[in-house]
Amino acid sequence: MSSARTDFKTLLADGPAVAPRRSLASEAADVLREMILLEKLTPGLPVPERDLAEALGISRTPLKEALLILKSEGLIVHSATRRSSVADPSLEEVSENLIVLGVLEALAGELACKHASDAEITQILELCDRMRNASLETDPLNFFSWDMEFHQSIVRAARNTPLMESHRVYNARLWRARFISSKRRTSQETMLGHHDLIAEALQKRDGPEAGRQLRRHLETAVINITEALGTKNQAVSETPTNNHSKNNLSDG
Amino acid sequence: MSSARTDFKTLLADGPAVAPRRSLASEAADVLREMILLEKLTPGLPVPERDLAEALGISRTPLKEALLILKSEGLIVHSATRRSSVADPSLEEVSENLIVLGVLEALAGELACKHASDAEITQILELCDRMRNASLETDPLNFFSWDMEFHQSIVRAARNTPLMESHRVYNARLWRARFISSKRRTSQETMLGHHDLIAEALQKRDGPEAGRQLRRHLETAVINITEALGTKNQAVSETPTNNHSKNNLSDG
DNA sequence: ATTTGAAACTTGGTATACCAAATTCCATTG
DNA sequence: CAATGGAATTTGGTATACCAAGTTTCAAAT
Repeated sequence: MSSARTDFKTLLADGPAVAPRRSLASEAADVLREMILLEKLTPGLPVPERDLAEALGISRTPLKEALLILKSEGLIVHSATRRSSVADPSLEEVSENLIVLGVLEALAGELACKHASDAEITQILELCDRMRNASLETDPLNFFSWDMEFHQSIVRAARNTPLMESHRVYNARLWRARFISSKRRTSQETMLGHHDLIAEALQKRDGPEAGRQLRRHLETAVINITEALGTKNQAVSETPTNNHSKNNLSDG
Repeated sequence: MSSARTDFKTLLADGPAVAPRRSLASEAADVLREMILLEKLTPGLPVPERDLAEALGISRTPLKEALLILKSEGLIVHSATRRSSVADPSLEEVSENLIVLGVLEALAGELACKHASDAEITQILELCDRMRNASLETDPLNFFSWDMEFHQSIVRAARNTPLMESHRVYNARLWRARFISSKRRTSQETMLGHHDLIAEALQKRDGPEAGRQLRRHLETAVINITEALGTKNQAVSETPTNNHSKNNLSDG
């Protein structure tokens, strides 16, 4: 007879057995997040709790929670009087966020060189190839999702949970801006070059170099996005009136 | 007669005139955050919504929101069955967070060299002096709060809102661990040395150097905290039983 | 003595009602 | 006709009730 029981905890250590029950709040947050990223909900749009709750077929309680989640991600903002609306970051806010994302990804690159499995690095290299080969005929959204996957893979390989979480949040905040920028032909060309340098550093497991290249890559993104969105605003910047709409991405 | 009205927006540009109305939720979040940091609510403690709401004299609705805020800050965690409890991070989780905080502060240092006013840098230098002179007779909590102020000043001077927000969150998560570590004599000595190097780089406005020193400073903190908390756990680490309590800070 | 499982209890999720603050509308006023 | 200000409406904050899922208790069974 067995005096000790089977240790199922150890036995099932990998792969969560059953999906955790999801709440209406987190499901609503997912739906809304996607709608915001795809601009079904346009930046600046006011979001009255009652209307949105009714539209989603839920009550205000879980919707409120969903809005709070999205607020912590920076996709929803609250006015001084608590009314919520879809975030509409200024060009300056976007670039502030990109700078932070830059050092997060740089760290991810460094750590990935230490902790990534060979298989993971191979996958990242393959992703690089796929992007280079498919750059012209692929539809922008698809191409962009590969780009996102490229960066996410590196962060995942870094084996640092809070880093992954912060990266997810900053990425969501910047999704629209990066998508807009990624459509430009010139962006794509330089991007592919950067990716190769990053992948090369990963393959050599040269952490500092991977970090440098990733940070440079994101710094280029700041410039790209500024060019893609800031040109027409330069024209008005000569007349500093009491214009309080501060060069938002949604101005176009 | 004046055909144009007074532009009050510009007139009152600095200093928000009236404090924004605060909700029970955010007040509760503040109270709870302080209680957690001061360990009036000990790590791992289950936090049933009803009890806590009653204790605070509010209903579950705003309390729930407060818990959600603290969850997004990493001070409250939710079990698979949604029950909330005070976060009790493992040593590994703390060090993962410290590593991220390291690059955030490094970035802050770099940016501060660019954007800080001379007055701000002077204040930081003064803070350094005060800490060096008062190190022995001052009570630990006071000394620690100066240390926090030192780091926060640098981040504030960086003029990057999302960086400030992320720094605030990581700092709150790591508050306990850093406080525990800051009590050690050896930590204090090396810390003062680092602070001088950082302050010096700021004064020279040598961004890269400030960044390097800040990151090194935080990397030392990882070691310090590991030593301060990990020693006794080394003893048991020889016997890898099915012990699922993974070297938490609260094990002492 | 250990296991089992149903009943009692606890806990978080959700819907709803009500209130105060904010906003909008509109008639009145200068 | 623009400005004013108060009424009507909209909106978010909070309390509460109810339910389903989770947990504990404890007595019966092996």
